[in-house]
Amino acid sequence: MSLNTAINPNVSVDCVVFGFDNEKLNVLLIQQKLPSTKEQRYALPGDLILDNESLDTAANRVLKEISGLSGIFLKQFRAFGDPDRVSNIKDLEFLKSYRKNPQARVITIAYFALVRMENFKPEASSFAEKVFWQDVTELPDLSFDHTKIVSQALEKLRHDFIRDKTGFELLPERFTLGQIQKLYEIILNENLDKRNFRKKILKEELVKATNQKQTGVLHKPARLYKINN
Amino acid sequence: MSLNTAINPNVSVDCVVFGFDNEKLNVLLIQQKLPSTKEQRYALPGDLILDNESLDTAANRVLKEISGLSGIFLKQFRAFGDPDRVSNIKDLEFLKSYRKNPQARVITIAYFALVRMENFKPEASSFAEKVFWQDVTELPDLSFDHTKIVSQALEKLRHDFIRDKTGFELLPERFTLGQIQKLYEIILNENLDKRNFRKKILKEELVKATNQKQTGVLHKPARLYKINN
DNA sequence: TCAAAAGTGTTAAAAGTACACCCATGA
DNA sequence: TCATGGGTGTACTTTTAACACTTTTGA
Repeated sequence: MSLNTAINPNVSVDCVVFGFDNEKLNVLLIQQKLPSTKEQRYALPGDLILDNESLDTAANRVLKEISGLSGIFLKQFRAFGDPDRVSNIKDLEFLKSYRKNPQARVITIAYFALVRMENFKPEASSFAEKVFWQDVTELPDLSFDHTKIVSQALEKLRHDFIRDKTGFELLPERFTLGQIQKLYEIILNENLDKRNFRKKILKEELVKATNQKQTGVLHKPARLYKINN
Repeated sequence: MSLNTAINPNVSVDCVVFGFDNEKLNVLLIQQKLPSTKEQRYALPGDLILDNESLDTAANRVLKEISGLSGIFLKQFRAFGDPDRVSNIKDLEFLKSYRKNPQARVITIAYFALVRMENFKPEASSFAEKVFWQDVTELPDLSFDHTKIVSQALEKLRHDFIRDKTGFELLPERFTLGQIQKLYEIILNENLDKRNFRKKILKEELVKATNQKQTGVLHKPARLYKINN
């Protein structure tokens, strides 16, 4: 096996990083740096893998190089490899600027993650002009097949979220039951019954009441809870 | 985009085809053709993709070329791309016989399927010396990282099987409730309560009673059912 | 008559679902 | 005093789980 860091011209990784801000579900996008035109093109952070790194390593490296974000658990969820996934002429222009072999047919391995937005402040570098959080309900057109990738990532997110009963780590250290409920409602995109939701969450004992309360709110202050370890 | 059929030296597909024979769960393996040695090496059917075909197409083509099997619904489940997934010296020997660039680092996209064994009689060709069904509980050592791929395919199979309540197509046209139960028990690898299982299956109405019965069995003959369309 | 799998119901516990009113706070 | 989200209980339905004996057939 070679130990150099040659670029593998046929395989890339793309990262769908979802961010939650107590209000909306967002996804991390980049605005591509396009030397020759003023038009704005958006995409997921992603790039070719190196020939001596694992896919997981590549995903973390690429995300960091483009957006500055690290320490995020990225989970592989699917390979996308239609021969014509780069069919738009504008995408080809972009590739010509940044790749040795822009015509090469590239298979991409897609990763996704879910984080608390306020903990991760993206900063653009490499071929990203900007990096920003975008409301998933208001996605612009994306380059390549990235719209499809985001939509399949969302499906996967919802599926895993229900199954694993996880997601508390997306909340502040102390949080109200209302905030958890909102988190679930936003990710699952449906309304839940307050009493039933509380019953269930408390029964599972993933969460523990503190004796603190909210302050400064325009309504009855809610009790604060924390993760139960 | 190129329209030729150049081989993509960096991406392959591997197929985990599970076969059910009313008794056991099996997986389709090949014995590799090794010109220089008499040693026997086993592997999943798999090969490099062509540069102008989709991943799904590649999976179906490769399976057919190696084993003769076609008309099987193959579902992508994961990419495997550790840089050292080809670490065994014997695997390298095999690659030297069949690949232009045997040292190339290859990422593989793994597919799985579940079929009724008696409907698919594999016939070896290409670099397969033999193709055969192997009991999943008695797997030999496999080449590359194929043992890992099979074990993750099994997990995925069980997960999807429960969720989708499918699998009746693995039974003969007319079947008994006992046969369905056995199918579930073999795939899920656990014992189920007969009365509860029947109640559930019948409630779902995926299955319809006929007025035929088994004949020639050494016990009370069971009523035959068929798929309810 | 024996062995083997078919066939059959009840009960209890747990989980899910629908639903409406009062409370504490800051403006 | 008002608007806002917090907080609470009950009744009903559905789902799951545990459990044992009789029946029919061919050998």
